[in-house]
Amino acid sequence: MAILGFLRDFPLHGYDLKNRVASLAGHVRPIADGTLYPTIKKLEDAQCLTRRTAPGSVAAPRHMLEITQTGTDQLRRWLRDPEPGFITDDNKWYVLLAFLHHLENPREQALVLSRRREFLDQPAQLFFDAAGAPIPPELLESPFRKGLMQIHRSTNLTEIDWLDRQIAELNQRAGYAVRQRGGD
Amino acid sequence: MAILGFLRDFPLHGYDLKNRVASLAGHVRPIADGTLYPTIKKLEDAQCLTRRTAPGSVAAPRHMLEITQTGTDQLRRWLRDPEPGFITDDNKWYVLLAFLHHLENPREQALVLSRRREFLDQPAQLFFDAAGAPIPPELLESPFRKGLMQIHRSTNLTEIDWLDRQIAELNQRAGYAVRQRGGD
DNA sequence: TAGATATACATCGGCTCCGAGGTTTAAAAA
DNA sequence: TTTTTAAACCTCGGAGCCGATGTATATCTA
Repeated sequence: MAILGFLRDFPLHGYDLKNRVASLAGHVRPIADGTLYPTIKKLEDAQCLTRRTAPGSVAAPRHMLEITQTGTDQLRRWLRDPEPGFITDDNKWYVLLAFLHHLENPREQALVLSRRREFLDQPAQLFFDAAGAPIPPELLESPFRKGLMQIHRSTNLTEIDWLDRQIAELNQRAGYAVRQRGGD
Repeated sequence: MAILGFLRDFPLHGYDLKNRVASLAGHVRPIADGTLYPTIKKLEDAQCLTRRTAPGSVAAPRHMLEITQTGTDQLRRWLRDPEPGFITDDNKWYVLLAFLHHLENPREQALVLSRRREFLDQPAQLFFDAAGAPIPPELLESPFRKGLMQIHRSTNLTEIDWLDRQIAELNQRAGYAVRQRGGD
């Protein structure tokens, strides 16, 4: 998804892609050569991208990669209907968010944000005692577990706040677009 | 790490472990049977845990798992000197945090927190233009990328704040312990 | 009493990804 | 001039994990 997402902005060669994916770091660990190049080949075989050999600006020749219509469609499908992990796994979610603007319909964008919003709404019960009963944060002995839950709650609230504002804005824009087209 | 970490609190059987790991969800995706049971066997072969067959409380007999001294040592090594991914990958970091109390020395605990603190200090440069120059958040066209960076900064500050307070407290406690032993 | 459900454990094929190694090309350093 | 460094690409073996599938047992439901 990150490969096609970056290529959707402008053509890039593999080495450049690698650095861009790596610098989403903190969210995504740097991608290894052994992952990147086979994946590029796979996307090429699936006609999601084309490559043109160009002279390297500094050294060895580059393979400039360009996304195709098929690739754009694939990217949009991934964004529109993301696998569960892309909603529940923070790392994956942030990747999705980084490219969600490529899904041009605001209503569809809002729908994806809503899925995340719904996920964040679930109360986090992280720790249980020997009998299986949940332990409330204030009864946790470990200050690290206490901090973990504090941070979790706080960051969740931050994101929920942003999500709600964003969803409202997107829906408003979608509604406005509908009214402009003269009807529902 | 999660398996040994949970077992360090009290003995558990595989099925129970599975649920406990799964309910760290949001941070960790539920662990699959095909992952859990081979891992348990691996830990048993490495003498990190022992199993006793006990009658199941509801149905089939259980294998009650108990951590050994070897297992405790292994867990402490993992916690004391975590692989880079456990510092930089949020999911893994939260797992580590959930069991850091098993590393009993406050100075060692503070050291681990400091590694995370140092990582969070790095300024996040997530997006670059076609020429390779970093794009400042306010110039990003995508509201999602803007939100991504906002959330990232905000949650980082929250965690940094907690880390600083926690590190200070741990170092104070370590210093107090040293003074009590009558030394340096 | 038959089937469905939940507990509890286990295996196996397949997929993804990584890390180590290797190649080519140009520029910089020795 | 030779070596080193950095850019740029590629491959292969192995590790880790998942999903499907299967087994046994006790309880709940039809």
